[in-house]
Amino acid sequence: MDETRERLLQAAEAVFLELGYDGTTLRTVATRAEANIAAANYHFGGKDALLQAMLARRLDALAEERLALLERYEREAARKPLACERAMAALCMPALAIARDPMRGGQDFLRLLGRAYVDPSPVLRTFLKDRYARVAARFREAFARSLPRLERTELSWRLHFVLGALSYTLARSDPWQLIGTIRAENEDDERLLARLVPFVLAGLQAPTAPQIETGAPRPRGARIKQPIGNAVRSTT
Amino acid sequence: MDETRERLLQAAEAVFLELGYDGTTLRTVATRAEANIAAANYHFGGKDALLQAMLARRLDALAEERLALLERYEREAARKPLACERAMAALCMPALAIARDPMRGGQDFLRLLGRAYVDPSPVLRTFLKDRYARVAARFREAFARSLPRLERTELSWRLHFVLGALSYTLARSDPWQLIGTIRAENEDDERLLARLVPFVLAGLQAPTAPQIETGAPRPRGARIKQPIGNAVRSTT
DNA sequence: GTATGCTTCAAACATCCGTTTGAAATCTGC
DNA sequence: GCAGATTTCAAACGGATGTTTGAAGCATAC
Repeated sequence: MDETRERLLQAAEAVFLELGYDGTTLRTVATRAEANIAAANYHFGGKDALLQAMLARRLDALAEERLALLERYEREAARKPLACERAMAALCMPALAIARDPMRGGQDFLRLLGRAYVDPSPVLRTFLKDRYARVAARFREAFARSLPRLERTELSWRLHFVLGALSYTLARSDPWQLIGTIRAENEDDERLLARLVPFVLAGLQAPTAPQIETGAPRPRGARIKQPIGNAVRSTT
Repeated sequence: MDETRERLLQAAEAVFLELGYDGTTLRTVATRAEANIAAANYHFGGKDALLQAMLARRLDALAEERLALLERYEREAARKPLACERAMAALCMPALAIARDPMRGGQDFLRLLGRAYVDPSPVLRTFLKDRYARVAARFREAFARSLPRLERTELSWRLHFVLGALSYTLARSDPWQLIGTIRAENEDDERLLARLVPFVLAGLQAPTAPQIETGAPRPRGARIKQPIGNAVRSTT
Protein backbone atom coordinates (compact mmCIF):
# COMPACT_ATOMS: atom_id res chain seq x y z
CA MET A 1 0.00 0.00 0.00
CA ASP A 2 1.29 3.42 -0.78
CA GLU A 3 -0.04 5.05 2.32
CA THR A 4 3.64 5.24 3.25
CA ARG A 5 4.11 7.57 0.32
CA GLU A 6 1.50 9.84 1.77
CA ARG A 7 2.95 9.76 5.25
CA LEU A 8 6.35 10.66 3.81
CA LEU A 9 4.91 13.62 1.96
CA GLN A 10 3.15 14.90 5.04
CA ALA A 11 6.22 14.46 7.19
CA ALA A 12 8.34 16.24 4.58
CA GLU A 13 5.87 19.09 4.67
CA ALA A 14 6.11 19.45 8.43
CA VAL A 15 9.89 19.21 8.59
CA PHE A 16 10.45 21.61 5.70
CA LEU A 17 8.11 24.03 7.40
CA GLU A 18 10.22 24.02 10.53
CA LEU A 19 13.75 23.78 9.20
CA GLY A 20 13.76 24.87 5.58
CA TYR A 21 15.18 23.01 2.59
CA ASP A 22 18.75 22.48 3.75
CA GLY A 23 17.64 21.83 7.29
CA THR A 24 15.35 19.02 6.17
CA THR A 25 16.91 15.58 6.50
CA LEU A 26 15.71 12.34 5.04
CA ARG A 27 16.26 10.77 8.42
CA THR A 28 14.11 13.22 10.33
CA VAL A 29 11.42 12.96 7.67
CA ALA A 30 11.46 9.18 7.75
CA THR A 31 11.39 9.10 11.53
CA ARG A 32 8.47 11.51 11.66
CA ALA A 33 6.64 9.46 9.05
CA GLU A 34 7.41 6.27 10.97
CA ALA A 35 8.91 4.90 7.81
CA ASN A 36 12.30 3.63 6.74
CA ILE A 37 14.87 5.93 5.22
CA ALA A 38 15.13 3.71 2.19
CA ALA A 39 11.40 4.04 1.62
CA ALA A 40 11.88 7.68 0.75
CA ASN A 41 14.35 6.75 -1.93
CA TYR A 42 12.23 3.86 -3.12
CA HIS A 43 9.10 5.97 -3.59
CA PHE A 44 10.62 9.22 -4.78
CA GLY A 45 14.21 8.59 -5.78
CA GLY A 46 16.00 10.95 -3.44
CA LYS A 47 15.75 13.91 -1.13
CA ASP A 48 15.39 16.56 -3.82
CA ALA A 49 12.76 14.54 -5.63
CA LEU A 50 10.80 13.97 -2.42
CA LEU A 51 10.76 17.63 -1.46
CA GLN A 52 9.91 18.75 -4.96
CA ALA A 53 7.09 16.23 -5.17
CA MET A 54 5.77 17.45 -1.86
CA LEU A 55 5.92 21.08 -3.05
CA ALA A 56 4.55 20.39 -6.51
CA ARG A 57 1.49 18.56 -5.23
CA ARG A 58 0.50 21.66 -3.26
CA LEU A 59 1.75 24.47 -5.46
CA ASP A 60 0.62 23.05 -8.79
CA ALA A 61 -2.95 23.02 -7.58
CA LEU A 62 -2.54 26.57 -6.35
CA ALA A 63 -1.07 27.76 -9.63
CA GLU A 64 -3.85 26.21 -11.67
CA GLU A 65 -6.61 27.66 -9.53
CA ARG A 66 -4.98 31.06 -9.57
CA LEU A 67 -4.80 31.05 -13.35
CA ALA A 68 -8.34 29.75 -13.71
CA LEU A 69 -9.76 32.40 -11.40
CA LEU A 70 -7.82 35.16 -13.10
CA GLU A 71 -9.15 34.14 -16.46
CA ARG A 72 -12.70 33.93 -15.11
CA TYR A 73 -12.43 37.43 -13.73
CA GLU A 74 -11.05 38.70 -17.02
CA ARG A 75 -13.91 37.10 -18.91
CA GLU A 76 -16.38 38.72 -16.55
CA ALA A 77 -14.70 42.09 -17.03
CA ALA A 78 -15.15 41.64 -20.78
CA ARG A 79 -12.08 43.24 -22.38
CA LYS A 80 -11.97 46.03 -19.80
CA PRO A 81 -8.87 45.97 -17.60
CA LEU A 82 -9.32 44.12 -14.35
CA ALA A 83 -9.82 46.01 -11.11
CA CYS A 84 -6.71 45.77 -9.00
CA GLU A 85 -8.60 44.11 -6.16
CA ARG A 86 -9.77 41.46 -8.58
CA ALA A 87 -6.28 40.49 -9.63
CA MET A 88 -5.29 40.40 -5.98
CA ALA A 89 -8.29 38.25 -5.23
CA ALA A 90 -7.24 35.83 -7.95
CA LEU A 91 -3.94 35.53 -6.11
CA CYS A 92 -5.26 35.16 -2.59
CA MET A 93 -8.56 33.33 -2.78
CA PRO A 94 -7.29 30.04 -4.20
CA ALA A 95 -4.59 30.03 -1.55
CA LEU A 96 -7.21 30.52 1.13
CA ALA A 97 -9.46 27.87 -0.36
CA ILE A 98 -6.66 25.32 -0.30
CA ALA A 99 -5.74 26.31 3.23
CA ARG A 100 -9.32 25.62 4.29
CA ASP A 101 -9.31 22.16 2.70
CA PRO A 102 -7.46 19.61 4.84
CA MET A 103 -7.12 17.29 1.86
CA ARG A 104 -5.16 19.79 -0.19
CA GLY A 105 -2.95 21.38 2.41
CA GLY A 106 -4.93 22.55 5.38
CA GLN A 107 -3.87 25.04 7.98
CA ASP A 108 -0.18 24.72 7.26
CA PHE A 109 -0.47 25.32 3.53
CA LEU A 110 -0.03 29.08 3.68
CA ARG A 111 2.98 28.79 5.92
CA LEU A 112 4.41 26.28 3.47
CA LEU A 113 3.84 28.72 0.63
CA GLY A 114 5.61 31.50 2.46
CA ARG A 115 8.53 29.32 3.47
CA ALA A 116 9.03 28.11 -0.06
CA TYR A 117 9.16 31.65 -1.41
CA VAL A 118 11.88 32.81 0.96
CA ASP A 119 14.01 29.69 1.28
CA PRO A 120 17.65 30.37 0.40
CA SER A 121 18.51 26.95 -1.03
CA PRO A 122 19.50 27.23 -4.69
CA VAL A 123 17.84 23.93 -5.58
CA LEU A 124 14.48 25.14 -4.38
CA ARG A 125 14.91 28.58 -5.88
CA THR A 126 15.50 27.31 -9.40
CA PHE A 127 12.73 24.78 -8.98
CA LEU A 128 10.18 27.48 -8.21
CA LYS A 129 11.52 29.82 -10.84
CA ASP A 130 11.37 27.27 -13.62
CA ARG A 131 8.08 25.69 -12.65
CA TYR A 132 5.93 28.75 -12.04
CA ALA A 133 7.47 31.35 -14.32
CA ARG A 134 4.41 31.18 -16.59
CA VAL A 135 1.99 31.94 -13.77
CA ALA A 136 4.12 34.81 -12.56
CA ALA A 137 4.31 36.33 -16.02
CA ARG A 138 0.58 35.97 -16.47
CA PHE A 139 -0.20 37.84 -13.26
CA ARG A 140 2.35 40.51 -14.03
CA GLU A 141 0.47 41.27 -17.25
CA ALA A 142 -2.85 41.35 -15.44
CA PHE A 143 -1.59 43.79 -12.84
CA ALA A 144 0.01 45.90 -15.52
CA ARG A 145 -3.38 46.30 -17.19
CA SER A 146 -5.04 46.95 -13.83
CA LEU A 147 -2.65 49.72 -12.93
CA PRO A 148 -1.87 51.41 -16.26
CA ARG A 149 -0.80 54.62 -14.60
CA LEU A 150 2.10 52.91 -12.87
CA GLU A 151 5.35 52.91 -14.74
CA ARG A 152 6.29 49.34 -15.60
CA THR A 153 9.38 49.19 -13.42
CA GLU A 154 7.59 50.73 -10.48
CA LEU A 155 4.85 48.15 -10.86
CA SER A 156 7.30 45.29 -10.81
CA TRP A 157 8.81 46.56 -7.60
CA ARG A 158 5.47 47.08 -5.94
CA LEU A 159 4.36 43.58 -6.83
CA HIS A 160 7.62 42.46 -5.35
CA PHE A 161 6.75 44.28 -2.14
CA VAL A 162 3.35 42.63 -2.11
CA LEU A 163 4.86 39.19 -2.51
CA GLY A 164 7.30 40.03 0.25
CA ALA A 165 4.65 41.03 2.74
CA LEU A 166 2.67 37.97 1.75
CA SER A 167 5.47 35.42 1.89
CA TYR A 168 7.09 36.76 5.02
CA THR A 169 3.78 36.92 6.83
CA LEU A 170 2.65 33.48 5.77
CA ALA A 171 6.01 31.99 6.64
CA ARG A 172 5.74 33.42 10.15
CA SER A 173 9.36 34.55 10.11
CA ASP A 174 9.00 37.33 12.67
CA PRO A 175 12.39 37.85 14.28
CA TRP A 176 10.88 41.04 15.71
CA GLN A 177 8.35 39.01 17.63
CA LEU A 178 5.53 41.17 16.44
CA ILE A 179 3.26 38.19 16.15
CA GLY A 180 4.51 36.69 19.36
CA THR A 181 2.66 39.40 21.19
CA ILE A 182 -0.59 38.34 19.58
CA ARG A 183 -2.64 35.43 20.75
CA ALA A 184 -2.00 33.38 17.64
CA GLU A 185 -4.84 30.97 18.17
CA ASN A 186 -7.35 33.76 17.74
CA GLU A 187 -5.84 34.74 14.41
CA ASP A 188 -6.77 32.38 11.61
CA ASP A 189 -5.47 32.78 8.10
CA GLU A 190 -8.71 34.15 6.81
CA ARG A 191 -8.63 37.09 9.16
CA LEU A 192 -4.95 37.47 8.44
CA LEU A 193 -5.50 37.91 4.73
CA ALA A 194 -8.37 40.26 5.47
CA ARG A 195 -5.79 42.38 7.23
CA LEU A 196 -3.14 42.02 4.57
CA VAL A 197 -5.23 42.84 1.53
CA PRO A 198 -6.19 46.43 2.44
CA PHE A 199 -2.57 47.00 3.28
CA VAL A 200 -1.17 45.89 -0.04
CA LEU A 201 -3.98 47.41 -2.06
CA ALA A 202 -3.27 50.79 -0.51
CA GLY A 203 0.40 50.27 -1.21
CA LEU A 204 -0.16 49.32 -4.84
CA GLN A 205 -2.31 52.37 -5.45
CA ALA A 206 -0.12 54.77 -3.49
CA PRO A 207 1.18 57.87 -5.24
CA THR A 208 4.54 57.43 -6.87
CA ALA A 209 7.60 58.91 -5.20
CA PRO A 210 9.47 61.52 -7.19
CA GLN A 211 12.05 59.82 -9.38
CA ILE A 212 15.68 60.24 -8.51
CA GLU A 213 18.12 61.31 -11.18
CA THR A 214 15.89 60.32 -14.07
CA GLY A 215 14.76 62.38 -17.00
CA ALA A 216 11.94 59.95 -17.77
CA PRO A 217 8.43 61.44 -17.57
CA ARG A 218 6.76 60.80 -14.23
CA PRO A 219 3.53 58.80 -14.26
CA ARG A 220 0.34 60.75 -13.67
CA GLY A 221 -1.31 60.88 -10.30
CA ALA A 222 -1.02 62.95 -7.14
CA ARG A 223 2.31 63.18 -5.42
CA ILE A 224 2.88 62.66 -1.75
CA LYS A 225 5.35 64.54 0.33
CA GLN A 226 8.22 62.20 0.72
CA PRO A 227 10.40 63.08 3.70
CA ILE A 228 12.49 59.94 3.65
CA GLY A 229 13.63 59.88 0.08
CA ASN A 230 14.87 63.44 0.47
CA ALA A 231 16.21 63.38 3.98
CA VAL A 232 18.20 60.28 3.27
CA ARG A 233 20.62 61.98 0.96
CA SER A 234 21.63 64.61 3.50
CA THR A 235 22.44 62.28 6.34
CA THR A 236 25.64 60.59 7.38
CA MET B 1 48.16 39.54 12.29
CA ASP B 2 44.43 39.16 12.50
CA GLU B 3 43.71 40.21 8.97
CA THR B 4 42.75 36.56 8.56
CA ARG B 5 39.90 37.16 10.99
CA GLU B 6 38.62 39.93 8.77
CA ARG B 7 38.89 37.85 5.60
CA LEU B 8 36.92 35.06 7.30
CA LEU B 9 34.17 37.46 8.30
CA GLN B 10 33.90 38.86 4.80
CA ALA B 11 33.86 35.43 3.25
CA ALA B 12 31.21 34.28 5.73
CA GLU B 13 29.14 37.27 4.73
CA ALA B 14 29.32 36.42 1.05
CA VAL B 15 28.62 32.73 1.48
CA PHE B 16 25.72 33.26 3.88
CA LEU B 17 24.28 35.74 1.41
CA GLU B 18 24.25 33.12 -1.30
CA LEU B 19 23.37 29.95 0.52
CA GLY B 20 21.76 30.85 3.86
CA TYR B 21 22.74 29.62 7.30
CA ASP B 22 22.52 25.87 6.78
CA GLY B 23 23.97 26.14 3.31
CA THR B 24 27.05 27.89 4.61
CA THR B 25 30.00 25.58 5.18
CA LEU B 26 33.17 26.26 7.08
CA ARG B 27 35.09 24.78 4.19
CA THR B 28 33.57 27.04 1.54
CA VAL B 29 34.07 30.03 3.82
CA ALA B 30 37.69 29.12 4.52
CA THR B 31 38.40 28.49 0.84
CA ARG B 32 36.85 31.79 -0.17
CA ALA B 33 38.86 33.55 2.53
CA GLU B 34 42.02 31.76 1.39
CA ALA B 35 42.42 30.59 4.97
CA ASN B 36 42.62 27.27 6.74
CA ILE B 37 39.52 25.61 8.11
CA ALA B 38 41.07 25.41 11.55
CA ALA B 39 41.63 29.17 11.51
CA ALA B 40 37.89 29.68 11.67
CA ASN B 41 37.71 27.60 14.80
CA TYR B 42 40.81 29.22 16.24
CA HIS B 43 39.50 32.76 15.83
CA PHE B 44 35.83 32.24 16.51
CA GLY B 45 35.36 28.85 18.13
CA GLY B 46 33.04 27.22 15.64
CA LYS B 47 30.65 27.71 12.75
CA ASP B 48 27.80 29.15 14.79
CA ALA B 49 30.11 31.55 16.59
CA LEU B 50 31.65 32.71 13.31
CA LEU B 51 28.33 33.38 11.65
CA GLN B 52 26.93 35.09 14.71
CA ALA B 53 30.03 37.26 15.00
CA MET B 54 29.69 38.19 11.36
CA LEU B 55 26.02 39.09 11.83
CA ALA B 56 26.49 40.89 15.14
CA ARG B 57 29.20 43.16 13.81
CA ARG B 58 26.81 44.44 11.15
CA LEU B 59 23.47 44.30 12.91
CA ASP B 60 24.60 45.67 16.26
CA ALA B 61 25.71 48.86 14.56
CA LEU B 62 22.40 49.03 12.74
CA ALA B 63 20.39 48.51 15.90
CA GLU B 64 22.27 51.19 17.79
CA GLU B 65 21.90 53.75 15.03
CA ARG B 66 18.24 52.97 14.67
CA LEU B 67 17.62 53.49 18.37
CA ALA B 68 19.70 56.67 18.44
CA LEU B 69 17.87 58.17 15.49
CA LEU B 70 14.50 57.23 16.90
CA GLU B 71 15.31 58.92 20.17
CA ARG B 72 16.59 62.00 18.38
CA TYR B 73 13.37 62.27 16.43
CA GLU B 74 11.34 61.83 19.57
CA ARG B 75 13.30 64.59 21.30
CA GLU B 76 12.71 66.87 18.34
CA ALA B 77 9.00 66.08 18.42
CA ALA B 78 8.97 67.12 22.08
CA ARG B 79 6.46 64.82 23.77
CA LYS B 80 4.13 64.86 20.75
CA PRO B 81 3.73 61.46 19.08
CA LEU B 82 6.12 60.88 16.23
CA ALA B 83 4.92 61.20 12.65
CA CYS B 84 4.68 57.76 11.07
CA GLU B 85 7.18 58.68 8.37
CA ARG B 86 9.63 59.66 11.05
CA ALA B 87 9.53 56.29 12.75
CA MET B 88 9.92 54.65 9.37
CA ALA B 89 12.85 56.90 8.61
CA ALA B 90 14.49 55.86 11.87
CA LEU B 91 14.21 52.29 10.62
CA CYS B 92 15.43 52.82 7.06
CA MET B 93 17.96 55.62 7.12
CA PRO B 94 20.58 53.94 9.31
CA ALA B 95 20.33 50.86 7.12
CA LEU B 96 20.92 52.97 4.05
CA ALA B 97 23.78 54.83 5.68
CA ILE B 98 25.53 51.58 6.53
CA ALA B 99 24.90 50.27 3.04
CA ARG B 100 26.62 53.32 1.61
CA ASP B 101 29.68 52.87 3.83
CA PRO B 102 31.98 50.14 2.52
CA MET B 103 33.65 49.86 5.92
CA ARG B 104 30.46 48.90 7.71
CA GLY B 105 28.78 46.64 5.20
CA GLY B 106 28.63 48.26 1.81
CA GLN B 107 26.39 47.30 -1.05
CA ASP B 108 25.65 43.84 0.25
CA PHE B 109 24.56 44.94 3.70
CA LEU B 110 20.90 45.34 2.90
CA ARG B 111 20.76 41.95 1.22
CA LEU B 112 22.42 40.49 4.28
CA LEU B 113 19.82 42.11 6.49
CA GLY B 114 16.97 40.69 4.47
CA ARG B 115 18.49 37.22 4.30
CA ALA B 116 18.99 37.14 8.03
CA TYR B 117 15.38 38.05 8.68
CA VAL B 118 13.93 35.27 6.55
CA ASP B 119 16.43 32.48 7.12
CA PRO B 120 14.74 29.31 8.39
CA SER B 121 17.57 27.98 10.55
CA PRO B 122 16.47 27.79 14.20
CA VAL B 123 19.92 28.80 15.44
CA LEU B 124 19.79 32.07 13.55
CA ARG B 125 16.16 32.70 14.44
CA THR B 126 16.69 32.50 18.16
CA PHE B 127 19.88 34.52 17.85
CA LEU B 128 18.06 37.41 16.22
CA LYS B 129 15.08 37.14 18.52
CA ASP B 130 17.17 37.22 21.68
CA ARG B 131 19.64 39.83 20.59
CA TYR B 132 17.35 42.47 19.11
CA ALA B 133 14.14 42.02 21.04
CA ARG B 134 14.71 45.29 22.83
CA VAL B 135 15.03 47.27 19.61
CA ALA B 136 11.93 45.66 18.19
CA ALA B 137 9.90 46.44 21.29
CA ARG B 138 11.13 50.02 21.25
CA PHE B 139 10.01 50.58 17.67
CA ARG B 140 6.71 48.84 18.28
CA GLU B 141 5.96 51.41 20.98
CA ALA B 142 6.98 54.28 18.73
CA PHE B 143 4.73 53.14 15.92
CA ALA B 144 1.90 52.57 18.36
CA ARG B 145 2.12 56.21 19.41
CA SER B 146 2.41 57.32 15.79
CA LEU B 147 -0.72 55.50 14.73
CA PRO B 148 -3.03 55.74 17.76
CA ARG B 149 -6.12 55.13 15.69
CA LEU B 150 -4.93 51.64 14.75
CA GLU B 151 -6.01 48.87 17.04
CA ARG B 152 -2.95 47.37 18.68
CA THR B 153 -3.27 43.97 17.04
CA GLU B 154 -3.85 45.48 13.64
CA LEU B 155 -0.77 47.60 14.09
CA SER B 156 1.38 44.60 14.96
CA TRP B 157 0.26 42.86 11.81
CA ARG B 158 0.86 45.86 9.61
CA LEU B 159 4.34 46.31 10.98
CA HIS B 160 4.82 42.67 10.22
CA PHE B 161 3.78 43.29 6.63
CA VAL B 162 6.21 46.19 6.42
CA LEU B 163 9.06 44.07 7.70
CA GLY B 164 8.07 41.40 5.23
CA ALA B 165 8.14 43.68 2.22
CA LEU B 166 11.43 45.08 3.45
CA SER B 167 13.17 41.80 4.22
CA TYR B 168 11.95 39.97 1.16
CA THR B 169 12.91 42.83 -1.11
CA LEU B 170 16.31 43.35 0.43
CA ALA B 171 17.03 39.63 0.37
CA ARG B 172 16.25 39.53 -3.35
CA SER B 173 14.24 36.34 -3.02
CA ASP B 174 12.06 36.81 -6.08
CA PRO B 175 10.93 33.39 -7.25
CA TRP B 176 8.47 35.27 -9.45
CA GLN B 177 11.33 36.85 -11.34
CA LEU B 178 9.82 40.27 -11.01
CA ILE B 179 13.20 41.82 -10.50
CA GLY B 180 14.80 39.68 -13.15
CA THR B 181 12.93 41.73 -15.69
CA ILE B 182 14.52 44.91 -14.38
CA ARG B 183 18.00 46.00 -15.26
CA ALA B 184 19.33 45.53 -11.75
CA GLU B 185 22.42 47.63 -12.24
CA ASN B 186 20.30 50.73 -12.72
CA GLU B 187 18.50 50.11 -9.46
CA ASP B 188 20.56 51.01 -6.45
CA ASP B 189 19.36 50.51 -2.91
CA GLU B 190 18.67 54.17 -2.41
CA ARG B 191 16.19 54.29 -5.24
CA LEU B 192 14.77 50.99 -4.07
CA LEU B 193 13.93 52.32 -0.63
CA ALA B 194 12.52 55.45 -2.22
CA ARG B 195 10.10 53.12 -3.96
CA LEU B 196 9.38 51.01 -0.92
CA VAL B 197 8.68 53.78 1.56
CA PRO B 198 5.61 55.30 -0.14
CA PHE B 199 4.28 51.79 -0.53
CA VAL B 200 4.49 50.83 3.13
CA LEU B 201 3.44 54.26 4.38
CA ALA B 202 0.27 54.01 2.33
CA GLY B 203 -0.26 50.52 3.66
CA LEU B 204 0.24 51.52 7.27
CA GLN B 205 -2.23 54.38 6.96
CA ALA B 206 -4.78 52.43 4.93
CA PRO B 207 -8.34 52.19 6.24
CA THR B 208 -9.00 49.18 8.39
CA ALA B 209 -10.91 46.25 6.95
CA PRO B 210 -14.16 45.34 8.65
CA GLN B 211 -13.52 42.78 11.37
CA ILE B 212 -14.73 39.26 10.79
CA GLU B 213 -16.80 37.48 13.40
CA THR B 214 -15.81 39.77 16.23
CA GLY B 215 -18.00 41.69 18.58
CA ALA B 216 -15.09 43.91 19.56
CA PRO B 217 -15.55 47.61 18.73
CA ARG B 218 -14.02 48.54 15.40
CA PRO B 219 -11.24 51.14 15.43
CA ARG B 220 -12.20 54.59 14.21
CA GLY B 221 -11.44 55.69 10.66
CA ALA B 222 -13.09 55.40 7.27
CA ARG B 223 -13.93 51.96 5.95
CA ILE B 224 -12.99 50.65 2.56
CA LYS B 225 -15.05 48.37 0.43
CA GLN B 226 -13.44 44.99 0.84
CA PRO B 227 -14.35 42.61 -1.96
CA ILE B 228 -11.84 39.93 -1.04
CA GLY B 229 -12.64 39.36 2.58
CA ASN B 230 -16.27 38.88 1.68
CA ALA B 231 -16.06 37.04 -1.61
CA VAL B 232 -13.65 34.57 -0.10
CA ARG B 233 -16.21 32.88 2.04
CA SER B 234 -18.57 32.13 -0.84
CA THR B 235 -16.10 30.39 -3.10
CA THR B 236 -15.11 26.76 -3.46
C1' DG C 1 70.27 34.24 18.53
C1' DT C 2 67.07 32.39 21.23
C1' DA C 3 62.96 31.87 23.75
C1' DT C 4 58.09 32.90 24.07
C1' DG C 5 53.42 33.48 22.50
C1' DC C 6 50.42 33.84 18.80
C1' DT C 7 48.93 32.08 14.38
C1' DT C 8 48.75 28.76 10.55
C1' DC C 9 48.64 24.34 8.56
C1' DA C 10 47.76 19.40 6.91
C1' DA C 11 45.84 15.63 8.75
C1' DA C 12 42.81 12.99 11.31
C1' DC C 13 38.48 12.52 14.17
C1' DA C 14 33.68 11.35 14.98
C1' DT C 15 29.32 12.32 13.17
C1' DC C 16 25.87 13.02 10.01
C1' DC C 17 24.31 13.17 5.36
C1' DG C 18 22.04 10.96 0.93
C1' DT C 19 22.13 6.73 -1.21
C1' DT C 20 22.54 1.71 -2.06
C1' DT C 21 22.18 -3.06 -0.97
C1' DG C 22 20.15 -7.59 -0.52
C1' DA C 23 17.29 -10.12 2.10
C1' DA C 24 12.84 -10.27 4.56
C1' DA C 25 8.03 -9.15 4.59
C1' DT C 26 3.84 -8.14 2.37
C1' DC C 27 0.52 -7.82 -1.05
C1' DT C 28 -1.63 -9.42 -5.63
C1' DG C 29 -3.62 -12.46 -8.97
C1' DC C 30 -4.86 -16.88 -9.77
C1' DG D 1 -2.08 -21.98 -1.26
C1' DC D 2 1.30 -20.36 -4.16
C1' DA D 3 4.22 -17.81 -7.50
C1' DG D 4 5.57 -13.24 -8.61
C1' DA D 5 5.71 -8.58 -8.03
C1' DT D 6 5.78 -4.87 -4.78
C1' DT D 7 7.09 -2.84 -0.60
C1' DT D 8 9.75 -2.63 3.78
C1' DC D 9 13.71 -3.18 6.57
C1' DA D 10 18.43 -3.15 8.96
C1' DA D 11 22.79 -2.47 7.62
C1' DA D 12 26.38 -0.65 5.20
C1' DC D 13 28.62 2.68 1.73
C1' DG D 14 31.07 6.78 0.26
C1' DG D 15 31.25 11.47 0.97
C1' DA D 16 30.80 15.92 3.46
C1' DT D 17 30.49 18.35 7.68
C1' DG D 18 32.12 20.56 12.24
C1' DT D 19 35.77 19.98 15.24
C1' DT D 20 40.29 18.62 17.20
C1' DT D 21 45.13 17.69 17.09
C1' DG D 22 50.01 18.46 17.23
C1' DA D 23 53.58 20.06 14.66
C1' DA D 24 55.33 23.94 11.94
C1' DG D 25 55.66 28.86 11.00
C1' DC D 26 56.21 33.48 12.47
C1' DA D 27 56.55 37.77 15.02
C1' DT D 28 58.11 40.01 19.05
C1' DA D 29 60.99 40.68 23.19
C1' DC D 30 65.03 39.90 25.59
